[in-house]
Amino acid sequence: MEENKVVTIYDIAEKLNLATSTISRALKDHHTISEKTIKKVKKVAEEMGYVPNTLAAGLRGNKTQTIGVLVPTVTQPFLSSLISGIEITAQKSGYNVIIMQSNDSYEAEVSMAKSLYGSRVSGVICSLAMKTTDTSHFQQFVSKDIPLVFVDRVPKDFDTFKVIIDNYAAGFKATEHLIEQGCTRIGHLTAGSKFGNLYTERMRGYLDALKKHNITPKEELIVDLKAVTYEEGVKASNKLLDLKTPPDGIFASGDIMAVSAIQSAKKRGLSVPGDIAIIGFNNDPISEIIDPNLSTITHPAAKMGQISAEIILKNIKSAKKNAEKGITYLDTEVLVRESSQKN
Amino acid sequence: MEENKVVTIYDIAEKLNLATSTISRALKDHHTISEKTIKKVKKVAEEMGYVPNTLAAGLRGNKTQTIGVLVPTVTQPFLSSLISGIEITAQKSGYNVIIMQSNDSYEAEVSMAKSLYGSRVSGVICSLAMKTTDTSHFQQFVSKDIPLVFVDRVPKDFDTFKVIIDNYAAGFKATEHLIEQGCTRIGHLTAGSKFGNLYTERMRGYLDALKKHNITPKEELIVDLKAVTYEEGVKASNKLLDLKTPPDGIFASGDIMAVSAIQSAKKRGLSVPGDIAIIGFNNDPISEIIDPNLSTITHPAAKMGQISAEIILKNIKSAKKNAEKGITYLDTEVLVRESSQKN
DNA sequence: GATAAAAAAACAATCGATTGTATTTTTATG
DNA sequence: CATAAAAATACAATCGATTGTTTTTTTATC
Repeated sequence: MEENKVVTIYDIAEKLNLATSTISRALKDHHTISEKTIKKVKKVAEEMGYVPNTLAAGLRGNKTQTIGVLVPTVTQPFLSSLISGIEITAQKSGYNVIIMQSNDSYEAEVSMAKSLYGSRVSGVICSLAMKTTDTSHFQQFVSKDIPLVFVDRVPKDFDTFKVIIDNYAAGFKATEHLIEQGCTRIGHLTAGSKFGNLYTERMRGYLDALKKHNITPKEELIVDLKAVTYEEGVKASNKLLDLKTPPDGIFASGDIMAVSAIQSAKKRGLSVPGDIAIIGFNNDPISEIIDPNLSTITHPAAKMGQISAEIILKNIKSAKKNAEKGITYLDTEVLVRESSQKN
Repeated sequence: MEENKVVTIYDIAEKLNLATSTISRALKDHHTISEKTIKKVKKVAEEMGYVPNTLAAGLRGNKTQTIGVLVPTVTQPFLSSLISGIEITAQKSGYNVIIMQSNDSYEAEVSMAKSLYGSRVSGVICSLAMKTTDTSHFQQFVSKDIPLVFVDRVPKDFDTFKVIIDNYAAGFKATEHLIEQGCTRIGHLTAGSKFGNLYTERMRGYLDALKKHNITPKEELIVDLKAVTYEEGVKASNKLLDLKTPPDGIFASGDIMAVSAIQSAKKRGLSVPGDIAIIGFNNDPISEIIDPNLSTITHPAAKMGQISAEIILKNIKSAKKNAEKGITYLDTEVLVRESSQKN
C-alpha cells in the first residue's frame, strides 16, 4: 500500500479488472452482485485500506450522513449533555455531528445556519440564541425538506419539530412547592425574559402559582439577569436580599442562579432553607454537590438530545414530504433536596 | 426564487449567460475577472439565494473546511471548554468542527478516526480515550499530511503535534503546596493510572514531591479510581478516611474527585482544611462554588483548544510536508483557595 | 486600420461514488 | 443445441465547484 495515495474504488476496480459500479455495489451487498465477487471486492478493499470518500457520495446523492447542531454554547452543562445525547444517537446510525456555537448572537446564528446548509447536512437541531427573534434563516431547511428540530429554546411561530419541556408547568410546580413549604414572599430570578423565551414561560408559571394561592406578585421580587452567569446571579440575589423585606423563598430559573442565591444568602448568615428556601432549575451536576443540596427541576438534557436526533433520523429516512410537525413534551419533576425543605 | 430548487453556479451562469468557471472565479474575486462582472455575479448570486456546496468544492480540492475533534466525552467541563476554544477559533477562519465522542472506548476511537478520515477533514484534534494504548489508527492522517494534534491526553511515542500541560510539574507543585501547609500524610486520588497517561505523570510529581521533603510514600494512601465520577470519588475518599491513620491532606487528580473528598470529609464531621487539606486539579466551575472553595491547579482548557486549532490551521495553510512536530506546553498554576489553606 | 499584447471569458477535465440503462454471461428449458 | 430468461457486470451520466488551457474580446501602439 502506497503511503501517500488515497485509495478509491477506481484503484480497486483496476486491481480486480472490474467496473467501478460493480465495486460500489459489491461494497454495499447489492443483490445483483454475486457472492463471490462481493467477497473478493471486500477483501481487496480491506487490504488496500480503502475508506469511502463521504464527500463524493454526499455530492452525488445530495445528502450527507451528517446532522448539524447549532447551540448557544457547548459549555453549559445542559447543552453539553444535550449534545452528548445527540452525538451518541447519531453515531449509532452512522451519522456524524457538526457543532456550531452561536454564542447567543443572532448574526452568528444566521451565518452558521447558512454554513450548515452549504454543508448539505441531512438535518438540523437547534437551540436558539438568546437574542434571536426572527427565525427566517431556518426557512431554507424546511423548503428543502431538510428535517429541522428546535430543542429547549424554540421559536413560537415556526412550524417544525420541537422538543421541549413544559416550562410553564415546571415554573408553576417549582413555585407551588415553595408555597407548600410555607413561603409567602417568593423571589424570582430570571434572564432575558423580555425576548419571550422559555424563561418567560417559567415566570408565567411562577406568577400563576402565586395567584392560585392568593399571593400578590410584586415587581420588586422579580430580577431579570443580563446574563446567566454566577456573577450576575450574585448581583441579582443581593438585590433581593437587600430589600427592606427580603423574600423567604426564591425560585431561580437556572441552577447557576440558584447556587449564587444560596451562596449569597449564606454569606449574610442566613440559613438555607431555614430563613430562605431556594429552588433552581435544570438539575445540573452542581445541584447535588452544593451545600445544602439544591432542590431543582429535572431537565432531561441527554434524553432531549436523543429524541431530537431520533426525529431527524426518522424523517430523513421516511422522506415524507409533509410529515406532521409535532411538539414533543418531556416530563420534568420537582426534585426536592435540602435547599427548599422547611418541614 | 423557486422554493425547492437548490441554486448552483450553473443556474447563475445560465441567467447571466456566462461560463460556470467565470461565476466560480467571480465569486472569489479572481483577478482575471472584470470588476463589472464580479459585481454582477455577486448581486445575482445573492438574489437567487446561492449557497456554495461545500461537498463539491471539497471533493474537487480534496480538502474541506472542517476540523475533526475526537474526545472521550463532551460533558466534562474541561473538555467542553476545550471544544469551545477549538470551535471559536475554527469558526473565525471559516472552518467547521465535527465532534465525536469515544466514550473512552478504544474500538469507538478507531472507528471514528476512520470516519473522520473518510470525511476528508482538514485536520484532527484528539484527546485519547482512557483505554487507548495503541495509536496506529492515527497513522493514516500523518501519512496523508493531514495535521494531527493530540491534546491533554496524548500518546508518548507518536510523532506529531501535542498540546499539553506539564502534568508532572503540576502534580509536584500541588503536593508541595500541601506539604508547605504542614501536611505530612498526604493521600492521592488518581484514575486509570496503569495506562500510563497524564494521571500517571501527576502521580509521579506527587511521589517526587514527597521524596524531596523526605516523606516516604505509602501505597495505602494512593487510591486508583475505576472511573472519574462523583460516586467513585466518594468510594475512594472513604477508603482513605477509613484508614487507621487517615491522611491530613489529599491531592486529587481532578476537581470532581476533590469535591467528593471534601464532601466525604465534611460528612464525617472533619473540618476542611483544618483536619484535612484538599487540593484538586482542573479549576472546574464547581471549584469556586463548593464550600470551602477548592484549591486547585489551573488547566487552561479553552486556551488549549485555541492553540490546537491554530496549529491545525497554520499547518493546513503552509502545507509544509515536514513541519517540525513540536510539543506545546501550557502553564499551570496552584490556585490557592480555602480548602488547602491551613495558615 | 492592422497587429501584438493584455484582459476577459469560455472550454473541458477533474474529484469519487452512485445509479439507470445497456451489454455480456450464465442458466434453464424445450 | 438453440433460445429465452435470469443473473452478473459494464457503460456512462451525474452531483457542483474548481482550475489548467484555449479562445475570444478588448486595448494599445505604430
